[in-house]
Amino acid sequence: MSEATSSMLDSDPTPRQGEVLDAVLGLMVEGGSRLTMTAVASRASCSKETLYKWFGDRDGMLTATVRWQASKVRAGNWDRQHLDAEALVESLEAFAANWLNVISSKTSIALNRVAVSHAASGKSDLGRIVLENGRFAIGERLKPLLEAAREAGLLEFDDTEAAFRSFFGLVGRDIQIRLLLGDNLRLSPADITRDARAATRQFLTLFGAARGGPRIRKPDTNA
Amino acid sequence: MSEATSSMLDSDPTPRQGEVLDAVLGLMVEGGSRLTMTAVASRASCSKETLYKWFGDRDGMLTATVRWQASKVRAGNWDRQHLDAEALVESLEAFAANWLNVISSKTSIALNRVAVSHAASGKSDLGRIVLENGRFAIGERLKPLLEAAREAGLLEFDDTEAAFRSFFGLVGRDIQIRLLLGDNLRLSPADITRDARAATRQFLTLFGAARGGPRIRKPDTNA
DNA sequence: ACCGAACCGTAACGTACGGTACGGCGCCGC
DNA sequence: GCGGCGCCGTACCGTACGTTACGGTTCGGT
Repeated sequence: MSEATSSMLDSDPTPRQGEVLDAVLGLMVEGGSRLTMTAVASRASCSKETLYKWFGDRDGMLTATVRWQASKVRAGNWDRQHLDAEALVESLEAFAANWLNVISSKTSIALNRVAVSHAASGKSDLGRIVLENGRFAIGERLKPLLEAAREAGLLEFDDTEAAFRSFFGLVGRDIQIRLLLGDNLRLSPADITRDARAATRQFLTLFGAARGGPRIRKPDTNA
Repeated sequence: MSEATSSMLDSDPTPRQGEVLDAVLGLMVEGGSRLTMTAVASRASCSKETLYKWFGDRDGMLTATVRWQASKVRAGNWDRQHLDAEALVESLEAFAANWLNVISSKTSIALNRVAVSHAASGKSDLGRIVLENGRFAIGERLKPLLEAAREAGLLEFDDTEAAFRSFFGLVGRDIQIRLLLGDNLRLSPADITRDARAATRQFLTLFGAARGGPRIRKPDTNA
């Protein structure tokens, strides 16, 4: 019994523990230096003793928080059935828009800042987890789409990883680093839609199959 | 007299002060939680009293350190005389390689980590300075080249800022965020040369005017 | 030689915060 | 009812660190 709820190194958090981790996320987003154990206990209406019993120490709590947020963001893959040029464009735009929404969210910014600070302090545990659930997770989800599109003759590339990294760069550009450094860049939903389309169009210009493929997106009705 | 050396809010640091700031940089690069005033004083063989006299407080010292590093990195602009296709490629590759060298350097990683942490703590002073001397500085240095190339008929774009941001994304991709989060990505000089060439080639595919004739007109990359 | 300014080394202070201990309270099984 | 248990609230402890204070030393100016 007691071992089941203690440590939380592998099991999923209970609903009550989820509430506590949401409190941690809330404090992270509010920023400042308020991310103390006392503040977390106060916000979550629990005792510090409980925090230490559940998460071991402060690092364990932060790790659990990162995993908790990651478990909430898992987005679905793409449809996988019939892949034509239009479906490819739609899927790429959806990936791009989803990624832009993630990296521009206050939660992601706060979490990445904490992880970067943690990486600066030697032990890079949080950084690795954030990377695995962010950059690498979207890579593993997008690569099957890219390779399926190559099989279908819609894309041309040799190295899937390199193609994905180009897509990543075309989508993210300078956005994430600017947000992490405190630039008050505002991304409206319209901006995200437009940027996702532009990045997809550029990616297809670079990697679209030469003939018959989705070389260039038709100039749709501009929003 | 005392005002001349105190505060350091606008004047350049003296050689001795530069030594102290180099000590701060050294401690930053070594990472960990060793960036304390005591550690700085010990490393720089100066007294904490002097640190406070010169820099006011810890934040002032960090700010001076960021400015100090920025003043050392100022790279030269491009040649400005005759600009043909070959010179454009060379200049773009040089910009890309220089930028990759900067963001993959231990000093830049450490400095950006400190600035990100600082931005998380409300006051975003360090983040703004880092952005102004990194992302925005290279933008202001690259844009004249892009516009000169457009004037020379070598590039085609409507929005200089948008074109630059695409270049930025093609060059940086996921490198900076991975390094900040502690991924042990190693960039050899050969990697940097290859990546700079690839990014330049991709950028020219997207924005280059066709050799000898107008390229397929692509729709605006931005509204 | 003398003075004062600047600076070094170190001790001391106050506070913030991670981590622990303890009393009280509601809840579940018997 | 009742004993144990999990949890809340809070007081407490130890330490790390930013900041200040102070005695001793070097050095340039007169």
